[in-house]
Amino acid sequence: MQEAAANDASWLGRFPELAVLSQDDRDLLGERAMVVSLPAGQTIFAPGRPAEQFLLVLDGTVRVQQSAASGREIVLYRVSSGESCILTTACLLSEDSYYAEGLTETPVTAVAVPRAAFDALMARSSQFRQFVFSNYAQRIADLLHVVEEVAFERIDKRLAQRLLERAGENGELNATHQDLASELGSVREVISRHLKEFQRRGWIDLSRGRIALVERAALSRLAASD
Amino acid sequence: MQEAAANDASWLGRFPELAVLSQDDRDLLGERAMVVSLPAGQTIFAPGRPAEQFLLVLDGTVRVQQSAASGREIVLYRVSSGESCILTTACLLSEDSYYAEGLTETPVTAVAVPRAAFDALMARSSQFRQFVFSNYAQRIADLLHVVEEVAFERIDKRLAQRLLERAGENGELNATHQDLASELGSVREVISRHLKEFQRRGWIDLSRGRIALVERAALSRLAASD
DNA sequence: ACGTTTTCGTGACTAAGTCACAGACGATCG
DNA sequence: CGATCGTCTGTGACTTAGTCACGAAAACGT
Repeated sequence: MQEAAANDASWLGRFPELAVLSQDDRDLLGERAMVVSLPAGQTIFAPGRPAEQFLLVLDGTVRVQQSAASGREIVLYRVSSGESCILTTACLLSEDSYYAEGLTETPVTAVAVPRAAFDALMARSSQFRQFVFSNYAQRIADLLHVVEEVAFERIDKRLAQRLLERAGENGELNATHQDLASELGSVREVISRHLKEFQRRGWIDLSRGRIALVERAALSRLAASD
Repeated sequence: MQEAAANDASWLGRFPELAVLSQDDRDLLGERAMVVSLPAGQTIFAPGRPAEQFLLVLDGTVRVQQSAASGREIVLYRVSSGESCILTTACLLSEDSYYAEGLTETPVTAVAVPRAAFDALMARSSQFRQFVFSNYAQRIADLLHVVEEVAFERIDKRLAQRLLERAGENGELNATHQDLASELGSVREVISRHLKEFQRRGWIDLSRGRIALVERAALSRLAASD
């Protein structure tokens, strides 16, 4: 973790909800918060590791996932530019440890607000509290969405959704079948079979570690079906 | 919803974490909070219905669940004596509505803290903030646990866990197979078959709407298996 | 006692996950 | 260039979970 320019809150522009903070509060953040750079693939928080900072992501994405003893994984949500990694603070407060972990998916630049400054802002700024609460609410909504999907939705529908989400402008995505299985909390074999079926229908093109969307419309139809 | 004695914060004894509040803060709660009684089966919050109060449960339990369009349901967690129904506040803040609902399972008495008083306490009491945050953290932990279970655990194991959790001192519980299916986000037929298998093994006794545990040890073994 | 509603049982089928293994691709290195 | 190695993908056979369509049995009200 590298520190960069402190005493400079120009990054605040990235957080519209924090733009309304008073000058004093902005100064506090400028003085105490630190911009940090993290390489891709770094573990930000994990079970048993106390997180002592409130993180605001400037660039890149953090993947929050859960891993089972069996090795199966499921992605809970992603934190990207302009969002905060509120789970780190929740991690801190919850006595019985739960097994979610946060990983940088790309190189990430973020603002780290030390616990003391975080507490001070919570105490004196209703706007800051509003920001923190709406972050909590958003993450809870994300989690509810995950519960709904794993409990009630078909895997082919969920797979189609992810393909559409993760494909770039060019309609391609770099991901192994295992990667997609981990996204969805499923297993490779199941994903492989559905992908092959999508390919048979001419919806996608498969090659090693890469998937190209051919018929976005068909995938969208499946993704939206009930 | 019936109001009862205001200006009396004797109920504060139920919340050890709030015992540390200053006299001023306790007075504020005494003046502004209201003790309410709710019958069993009441909907406390639901999608689209704005919740304008922070609820602290004194007696009874509130079940928080998610319902799918198909009619399938899953219980997310329960709020019981000494806990707060924090999701109502989260509901408020999250723009994209999510479909969780809260129901009283038993008659419930609760303390309703109006939004203005809640905001005031959040502003002036770090202890109160601590209380609210640890509630959030606990609920997030609950949700993570649900995700883990539905994504990775076998249904017979989860069923055994629920039977043990929900059975009273006498080793009995009143629940239909459908009730248990809704707890676990599964369907009646699957639950019926597993229950029948448990009975065949002599672990439980089945009758209409009622289940009696016979071999708690065997159920515990299954519930703890991996 | 009778019909009604709710709960439960069951068979046949589809979908998802498990297990074991084989083949295929791509990078690297003599 | 061809051999080698690690990773990724394909597949069959099987178990577990969920769906659909019934029908039977138990409680309930009148």
